[in-house]
Amino acid sequence: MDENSSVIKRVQADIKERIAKAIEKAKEKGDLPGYVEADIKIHMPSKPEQGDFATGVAMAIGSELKSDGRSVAGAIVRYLSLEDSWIRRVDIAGPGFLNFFLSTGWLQEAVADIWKKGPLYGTTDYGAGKKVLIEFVSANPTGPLNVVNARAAAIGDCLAALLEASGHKVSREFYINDAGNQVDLLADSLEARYRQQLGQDASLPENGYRGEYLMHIAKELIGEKGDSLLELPDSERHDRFKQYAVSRIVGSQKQTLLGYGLEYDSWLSEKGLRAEGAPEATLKQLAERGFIYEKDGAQWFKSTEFGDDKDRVVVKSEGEMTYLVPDIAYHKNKFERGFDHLIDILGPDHHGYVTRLKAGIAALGFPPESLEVIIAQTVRLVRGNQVVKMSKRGGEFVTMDELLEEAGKDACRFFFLMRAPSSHLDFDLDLAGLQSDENPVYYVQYAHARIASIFRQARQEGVLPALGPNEIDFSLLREPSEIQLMKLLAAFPEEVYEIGQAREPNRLINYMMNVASAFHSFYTQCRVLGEDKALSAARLYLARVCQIVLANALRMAGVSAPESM
RNA sequence: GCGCCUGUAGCUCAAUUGGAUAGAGCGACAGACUACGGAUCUGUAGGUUGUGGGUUCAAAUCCCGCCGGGCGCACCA
Repeated sequence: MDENSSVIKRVQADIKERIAKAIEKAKEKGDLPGYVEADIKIHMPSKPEQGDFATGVAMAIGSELKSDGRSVAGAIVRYLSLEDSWIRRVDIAGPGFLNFFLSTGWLQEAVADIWKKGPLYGTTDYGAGKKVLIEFVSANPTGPLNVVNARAAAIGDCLAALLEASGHKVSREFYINDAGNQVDLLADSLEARYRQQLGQDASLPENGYRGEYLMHIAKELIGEKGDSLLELPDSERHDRFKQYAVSRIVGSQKQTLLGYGLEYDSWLSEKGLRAEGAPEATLKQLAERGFIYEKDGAQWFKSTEFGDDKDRVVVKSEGEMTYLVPDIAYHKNKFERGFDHLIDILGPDHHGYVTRLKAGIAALGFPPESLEVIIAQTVRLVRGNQVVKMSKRGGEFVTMDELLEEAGKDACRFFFLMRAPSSHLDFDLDLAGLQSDENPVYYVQYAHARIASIFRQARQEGVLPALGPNEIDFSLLREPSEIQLMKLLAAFPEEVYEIGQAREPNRLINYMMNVASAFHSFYTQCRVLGEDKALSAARLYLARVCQIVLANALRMAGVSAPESM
């Protein structure tokens, strides 16, 4: 068997092939006249009476042939070979669904596979080593991370884990915007705080950063350097303030993310890119390709040639570059580092920016579809029924650190992942901070801990048998709750792949909830540790593989899998 | 005004990308082990999927028009 495929994939492929062959035969015999091509999609119905696997392909063919689905389904079934397969029975249901009922052999094989792969169960090689760069958070180094950053961090990290699991080579990157106007303003703001604390009469620049954190940083700077910075010449002094502020703030952002269980593969500095002359080189290249022209004393990029609704200024009339140039340069740099596919996770305030960025890389000759932008929608903090006001202007907003302190890493990650990235979400601080059954994160963790507890109990009673799949009589697992659980566990590798492809980590949470629910049902209906040794062994085995799947899924989500709670 | 996102149970959200009777959690109500963790399980109530049309065997999903919410539309980043 193919080590890097999954049992469920092979079963589905087998069914697909049999259907394809049946369709061919039906065509030959004239039962499906004129029909050309079928996209056979196999799914697992949620209702047991609809079989283990099902497909609606007959209806699709029916609509092309202007015939009804049921008779097409009938034709397919007539020529369907069930020889040497798990398929026991095929039903035609409703408007023409084909429902496949399988013997449990495939499930036993799938469940044996979990044991063999252990922590690697769920990984596949479908991604074929494709190199993917995921850039996310990339907050300005002008203040602490906020709750939207926390959401982006959860989504980006989980997506990275999902893609890694399905055989992609993934890099997580944080882009440090340590050049440009906003860090100049940061430097001036720090200087004002510095002077204030040295007793001078200095005021913050207009629109300066008012947050308290700059006062702390000023204090530290005085602790290290005293008032010596005041004597430096203007431009050097400015650079020193800038460099100090940026390094302190980036440092603490890094700390915050580490506390979130998130480690990046790279932190890339905009300043570094500028020092290499990357923006100038990019601009030159755009000009050489004929996409730059002059108007009103400024230089413009012909982004309209790539679907933008207007051309964009790239060099202002004063001679300064706009932000677009280093940004295009940065994405060019990503391609040059050998990545096949780029994913950016951006905030909703940047969606207007996507078209011109794509235009930029298209103008340089890179395929624009290789840049994919995911917009992580806004987060609204709620406490009970009250919306928590956040105003950045007043320097008061809930930081990611405060959020983590109040709700904890696991609840935060879980909450942010529960919702599709595109949905505007309400984060209920009361609920997330609550350690009770109202908090959904515990539902999944509890299932994991409960399994650990069974094994503690088994060990104590000295009834822990050899558990390898070869020692188990799988045919003893035949209760509906056992079958249901095994089916879910068998689906995990395909789920991981599909969820990663769809870029919807929220479905991973969904999946975990389903597994936890199936386990809890199994637990109440089936006694694990009992008189019947063979049955106990089989159920212990099932509990163990369920625990493996929960642990693997939780790990991908960045949520811990506790042995006890 | 133009563009992107969005509207689903009292609340927060799903729905395998066009499939079968639209599902979970929380909240409400009614029940459940003298053994493995009750942070659990089983059931009940709760819906014209914002709205009006269209496409087809089939629409929450796709197309068009309205209505409501969020966010963008700089020689800011």
